[in-house]
Amino acid sequence: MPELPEVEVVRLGLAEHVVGRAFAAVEVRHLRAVRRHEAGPDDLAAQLVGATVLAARRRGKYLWLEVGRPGDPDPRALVVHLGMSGQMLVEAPDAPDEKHLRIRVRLREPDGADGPELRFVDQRTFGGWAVEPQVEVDGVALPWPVAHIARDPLDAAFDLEAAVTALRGRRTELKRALLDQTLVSGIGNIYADEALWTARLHGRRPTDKLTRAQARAVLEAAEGVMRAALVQGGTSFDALYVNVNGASGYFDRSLQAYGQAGRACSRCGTAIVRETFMNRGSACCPVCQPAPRARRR
DNA sequence: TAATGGTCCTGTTTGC
DNA sequence: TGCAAACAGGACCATT
Repeated sequence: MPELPEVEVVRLGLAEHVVGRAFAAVEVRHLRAVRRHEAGPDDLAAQLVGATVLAARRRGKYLWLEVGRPGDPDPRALVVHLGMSGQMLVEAPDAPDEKHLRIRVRLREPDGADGPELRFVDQRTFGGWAVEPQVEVDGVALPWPVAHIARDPLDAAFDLEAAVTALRGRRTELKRALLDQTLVSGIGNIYADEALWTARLHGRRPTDKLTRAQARAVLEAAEGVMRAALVQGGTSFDALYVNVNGASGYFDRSLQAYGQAGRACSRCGTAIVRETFMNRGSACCPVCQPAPRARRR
């Protein structure tokens, strides 16, 4: 599943292979892929064709391409969310269509020559594209659908102490808060479990009972595990294929909790247990991460 | 207002 | 062996 590190790898690939090129044609092959673009697929295509990709940006798990004319003071944003299975591929036009190809873009080179294709492939169709205006939030231009998303831990302007305060100000369970993109963005189910394991905290701990040190520890752990994943994921994409599949080698080698149910905790040897939480799987060490005694609700 | 639980999707895995 | 049910989960939305 693409979480922040995977999305950043995609952004890097798009910055290298798509920025500077223009949209020559857009073909929407699955309506659900543009469901968040309220004006519909024809409008989406009309807004993109002829525009140049000026930049590739990201906040949390949201990715967007700034599109407009070069020097445009107020470019629009092509907002891309990969959902659970989305991929952004840059390929030769004669490459065979993927089974789950949802949107095809023919790119044009700055000199007018035909360029490669940009393809949005998405098996489960949780992802999608939308063209949106940008608004200013905290002095930064953000596409409208991203305006409510908090800064992520890899953002240069991320304020850890403010995030600690905000986390402790919630009255909910810790894992739910970590997954709340309006509090801290970029953390999904996998990295939440990893961060909780690293900080030795159980996901059901009430946020308002955490010490500042505990809240800081889990947020720093989230940052650390995502940086480590980015280092590994960032090394694995090749020139023309902007892979994006989340399933980087990181998952196999370095996970301590997620997907490790039944295996020994690398700290204490106790078997990792799997629980259901928020209709999702959660994995933790029952010894290193004791569950809170009483649960209100 | 904030918290919470259900829902959308489809390929894969599990279980009878 | 074959089929059905369970599972995966980020974001959104209605409800409390």
